[in-house]
Amino acid sequence: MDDASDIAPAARATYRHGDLRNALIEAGTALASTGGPGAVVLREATRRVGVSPNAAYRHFSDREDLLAAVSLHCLTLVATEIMREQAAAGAADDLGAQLDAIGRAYVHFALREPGLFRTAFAAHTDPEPGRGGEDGGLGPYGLLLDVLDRAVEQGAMRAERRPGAEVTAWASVHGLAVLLLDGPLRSVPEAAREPLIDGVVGTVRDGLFRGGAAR
Amino acid sequence: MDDASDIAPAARATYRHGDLRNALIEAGTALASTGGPGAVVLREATRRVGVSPNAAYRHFSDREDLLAAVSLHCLTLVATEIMREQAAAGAADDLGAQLDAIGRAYVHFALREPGLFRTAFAAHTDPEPGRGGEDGGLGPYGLLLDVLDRAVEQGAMRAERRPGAEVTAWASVHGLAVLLLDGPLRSVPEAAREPLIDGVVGTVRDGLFRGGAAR
DNA sequence: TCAAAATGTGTACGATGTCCACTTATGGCC
DNA sequence: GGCCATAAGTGGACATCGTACACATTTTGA
Repeated sequence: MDDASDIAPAARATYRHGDLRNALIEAGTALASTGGPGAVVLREATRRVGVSPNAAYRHFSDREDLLAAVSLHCLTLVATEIMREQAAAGAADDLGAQLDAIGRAYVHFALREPGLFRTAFAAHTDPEPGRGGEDGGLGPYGLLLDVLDRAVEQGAMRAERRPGAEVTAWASVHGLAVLLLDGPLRSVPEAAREPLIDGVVGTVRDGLFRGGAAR
Repeated sequence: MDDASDIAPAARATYRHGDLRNALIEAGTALASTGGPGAVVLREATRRVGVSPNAAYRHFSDREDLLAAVSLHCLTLVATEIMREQAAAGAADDLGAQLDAIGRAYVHFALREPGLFRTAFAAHTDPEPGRGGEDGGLGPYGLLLDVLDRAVEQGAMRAERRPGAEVTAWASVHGLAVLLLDGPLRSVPEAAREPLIDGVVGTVRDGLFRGGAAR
């Protein structure tokens, strides 16, 4: 379909923009960053890009459609962040540590970029059926599936626990993030958050890797 | 059908409404039911109640303020539903069953009333510090705290597991609900959902009530 | 009883999403 | 190399929304 080849080289100064679609997604992401999904305003996005409001309709059918694209972009940002922390966690063969890193990175991203995080889950239209992300890479879901599959291969997790495990794992950290952001945990002071994160991540690991390396 | 008619008994037909605030919340809830938080439109709510748009400003400072009130109301609806299923689960002393019932009811509500569920978590302003709900009763959070406290008293759960347990429990089911509604699980067919719910609820119970009924 | 406080109405303004008709640059075809 | 269909962007218009300001009407309590 459309190849999203980064910001095109030819950024014309007149009339033709060259890569309006991506530029609008970028602008929309900036808006989402401060203000969440509700702040992704079509007119403002076009204004920032320096183009007339209606120009957006050549690339998106709808404001909702633009939001969906921004949302998908936000999802890949989450995935990127996770991969970074996952790599930093070292020991690629310690699946427990890997799983922890994913969970922690997920929640940390949500806390650091609440607007982007909310936006990533604000689109009620279907973009992502499998494990793919925006650019064909793995979405956050895919990254998780990967670690769990390896955990079974490697014997860290009993095979009969595997089905649905990714759902449990993701649901837990996602729920924690949402609760901290918009739920009853929203007034928990900064300092008290890290223990909560450890608690959730730890409990889930114990639940999945039953009898595995303790602690 | 609940009515919170403790404000004023006289529902006049002219000029004075008598209970505009609650009427607007009710109308807002109806809007939220079909369309989610974004559909809670101030003008439309006043229109339905049969009052001028500005009348709303005598009771809410803002559209955001109205949304917050609707959101809180939705939260109590969730709590009501949970209590109903919890009671239906029988055996008040089987804490495992109680915990399961809470989790299942939570997700079921989200699936049956997506608009209300989304709205319950759409307000970014602080309404609920403790375990209270709209009318002073327990919110869904309070209900959960209750069961966990009793689980420790009764020995079903080791005391050192208690801190943060409610966070883990709620986060898991909330995350599952969100993932099913707006996340990558949104295209999971109806029939495949119940097993997922069982999986999450079960894993969490095992994680918290460690050493309980084996399996 | 009567003034002050509540509550609701009317008008108005700026911003937004989106429709329609028009303009301009690009790229494929001869 | 020139021509033209078409993609990409512009401009104006409209309904709707949130909300501010000034005014009307009812309730209340001193």
